[in-house]
Amino acid sequence: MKKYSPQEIEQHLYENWESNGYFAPSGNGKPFSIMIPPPNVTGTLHMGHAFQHSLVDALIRFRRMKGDRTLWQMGTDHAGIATQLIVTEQLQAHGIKPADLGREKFLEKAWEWKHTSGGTISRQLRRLGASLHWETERFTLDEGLSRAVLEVFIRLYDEGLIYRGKRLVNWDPELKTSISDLEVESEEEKGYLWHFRYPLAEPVNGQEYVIVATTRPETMLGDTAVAIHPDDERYRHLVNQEVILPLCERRIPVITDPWVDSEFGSGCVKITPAHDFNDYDMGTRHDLPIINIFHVDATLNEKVPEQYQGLDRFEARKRVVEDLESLGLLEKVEEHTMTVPRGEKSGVPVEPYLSDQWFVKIKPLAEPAIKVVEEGDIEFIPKNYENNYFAWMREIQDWCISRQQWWGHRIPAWYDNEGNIYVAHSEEEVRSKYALADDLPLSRDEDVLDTWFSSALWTFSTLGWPAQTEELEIYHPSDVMVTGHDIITFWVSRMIMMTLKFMGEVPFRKVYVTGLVTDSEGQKMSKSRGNGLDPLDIIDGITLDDLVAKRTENLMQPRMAKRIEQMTRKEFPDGIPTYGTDALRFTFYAIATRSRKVRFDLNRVEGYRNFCNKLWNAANYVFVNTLDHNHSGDAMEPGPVDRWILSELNNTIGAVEYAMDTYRFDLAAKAVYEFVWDELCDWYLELCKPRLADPNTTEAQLRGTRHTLLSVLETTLRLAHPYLPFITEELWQQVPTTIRNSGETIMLQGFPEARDELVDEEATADIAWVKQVITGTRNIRGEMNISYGQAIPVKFYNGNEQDKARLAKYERLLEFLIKAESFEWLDPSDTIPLSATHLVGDMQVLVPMSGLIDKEAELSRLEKEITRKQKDKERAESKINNPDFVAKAPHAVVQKEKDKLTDLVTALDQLEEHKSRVAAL
RNA sequence: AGGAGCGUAGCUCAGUUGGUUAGAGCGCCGCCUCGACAAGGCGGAGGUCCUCGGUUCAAAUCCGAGCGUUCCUACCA
Repeated sequence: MKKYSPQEIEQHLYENWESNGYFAPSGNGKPFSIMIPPPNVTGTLHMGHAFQHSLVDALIRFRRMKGDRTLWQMGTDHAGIATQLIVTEQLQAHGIKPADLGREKFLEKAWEWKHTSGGTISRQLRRLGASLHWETERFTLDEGLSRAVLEVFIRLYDEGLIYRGKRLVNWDPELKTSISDLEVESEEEKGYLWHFRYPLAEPVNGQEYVIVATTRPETMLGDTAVAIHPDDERYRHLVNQEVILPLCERRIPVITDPWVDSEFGSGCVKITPAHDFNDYDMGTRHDLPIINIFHVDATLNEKVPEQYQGLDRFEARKRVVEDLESLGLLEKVEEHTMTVPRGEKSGVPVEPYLSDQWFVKIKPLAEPAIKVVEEGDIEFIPKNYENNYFAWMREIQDWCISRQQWWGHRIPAWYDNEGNIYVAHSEEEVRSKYALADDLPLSRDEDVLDTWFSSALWTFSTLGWPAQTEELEIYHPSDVMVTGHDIITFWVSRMIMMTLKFMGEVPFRKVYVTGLVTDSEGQKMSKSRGNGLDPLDIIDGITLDDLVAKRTENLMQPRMAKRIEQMTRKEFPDGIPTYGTDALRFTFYAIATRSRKVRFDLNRVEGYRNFCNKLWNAANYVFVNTLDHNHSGDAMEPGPVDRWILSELNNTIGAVEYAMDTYRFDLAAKAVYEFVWDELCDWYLELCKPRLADPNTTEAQLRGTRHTLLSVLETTLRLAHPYLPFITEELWQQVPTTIRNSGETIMLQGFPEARDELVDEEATADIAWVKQVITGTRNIRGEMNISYGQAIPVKFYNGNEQDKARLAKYERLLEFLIKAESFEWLDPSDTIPLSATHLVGDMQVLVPMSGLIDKEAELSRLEKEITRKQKDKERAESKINNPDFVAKAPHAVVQKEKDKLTDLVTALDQLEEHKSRVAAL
């Protein structure tokens, strides 16, 4: 058998699975479905995806093996803004402006890009082992999904739940489109607070000007009022006065409004209704003029004095400040930290901007969506994310769904010359629906819908809606949605709302919220930080130079390259070795705790690669000892060791099952890991060796043990398959069909079932005793520095009948594993030789000291043990001497404590006695 | 400002309904090529479970306050 080498097995196994159609739902079991959160079609797989999809694949493989009719629906998202941005950049690299190209040509380019790069993410998902149902793959812009989108839009419009309106929206001047509240990211930044003097039209009581403070001087060109708090005594005399807006020389009123915070700045605030959300509200309240001073790219328009027209907003800011200063109107400038809203995709500050947009009236949709979570029809895991959800949903604002872009679902609305709006699937339908004359000129709305509008329909649109398909009938609602917490508001909440509205049922029953994958320092992985890892580089490995090149290419800030290179060379001096998919996946399960941050550390991957290797070698050992021998047949006598491991395996199956039911992937991984490494490898395989090697073992006994070896291995492989799909398949194929089902793939075998009859208390207690005897002598060897080359005499003293029976039963096994020269029971009348000792219950295991044992070492070993036990004894005593404890604690707890104390007392007696005899030496 | 989470070994984290000798991985120290595995084996060191107070016979676990930290939402002229 070859060495464990993931790259040799993984890829061809996946191709085999896929070509055999194993990923398709099959059978007549209970339906189980998960819809993939559609990745950006032109994107690549990042760690967050790899993490999420690994978790889902384990769930899917688990349910499939359990016999469910399991569908993992594949699909991709057109990712409107992100994709349009990439295509635009590509065109610009060739000196082409999208505007020169025009809408149709641009879209052709975008589709071309989709076709060339769309395969990347699929290839990556395959490398991850994701058992997705590829045959029904969907795309948010494909014909079927587009039909669903139009249908939803039209129905909502006809119901009055979608409307068009002129509103202040978040505007991205770089992308020249509106974006939703969620697509705005606010970060604290350092800036300035400028205090300006606005001259009063008529001096009042000798006061000639008021001071207003602003962080955005350029917007003053659109001011239409100055506001103060109605109770502010300092300014009471200015109410109903006017100021002359500098630079514009416009007379604007001083108004009062309770929103004004008298404590901030001068307590007097300039009002720019067209360029600030609060000012807009106030402008509406006070019927102020709304002067929009920006073009779509946030350069100043013709509403401002000529010298500022055409200036960029930041340039205008500088000029306004200079000009006011030279007019003597700059009172002072303070440093000021504030949160600057930036476009998620473009990174530039977002501008509140007045424009015509489409909105979803969201409250009526939100109410039922809140209710289903309150009533438990949808359950979040962990549950506390429901708080986030409720908080968002209860405060939810109408959703701006129009984007001034080309790549996306074009809004199915037409206008006549009077600006009347007509909404239907097509222009023909518009004419018939609204009974319009054939020659009435109509023009279609230029905008497209927010990407999340189509994603909101994902669970049912992928299954064929609005057609009433069989798939929809069987697989909807889906069972669980696995996603990051950052996407609850963007997507999860909107899916719930839209699905309730159009399907009359929930989109999924559970939302499993994963943590956010960060680097080993807890930093978010990002291109600009240069700390990102490509999952494929962990699977396949990468040289240091390639990794550095990858991390430093196409940086937004090229000056960071040097730091990123240094950091990378320090962290990965040898690059990244080939770890394989199984190791990467197992790492994901192991770190999938309930924590909201998930630190990814390559040391963990290495550890789990080693785990795969361990499993590989263990299987190798099992095969070597069984395949060419009789390992099954009528007469099989498994021994207690065999019964013990079956019992342990059975417990592990239960633990894994429980972990999967509660979405604790970390605990599932831990149970598998500990069983394989600690019980199977460290103990069972070792405990079998004496039996297999002993010439006195009967054929039936040999068969029993060999059969158990193979069958435990085979069951373990099925147990581990959802987490380690490749290595388990590779090994399972080598298990003879005398042991396993004759099926073609482990993927479609039954998941192991916990069976009560396999629990064997007697064998478990026996082996626990055996382990203690072995561990005790190992401890003596370790501390006394007695090498395993040297056989040791072992004596037993003060054992009870059970100890004696057990020693007789396991004598050969113990001799073999302890490397004992001899075993001997000592009678109470015997002179006890000076020895190193270890207690197993009341029984002393003694290794005589002659020539082997260092007196001082044994004394300090004893001292340590005595101190430990003494502490335990004191603790137990204080409990038992407490009458309240004895009176109030459950009887079992009290009894347990009493037993413990009795044991400790005898143990201490023996240790003390032993110590004094060693000391007397 | 409001809300939420977290604080356990040097590091990263488990620890179910309160009763465990408080665990794991990595790291650290010592020994070992013994026929599955050095990507390994065996042994070992290492903890004021953030602090204070409360509830309880009993608190890492429940409650309150504080400190530290992270995140979300809103606002910041």
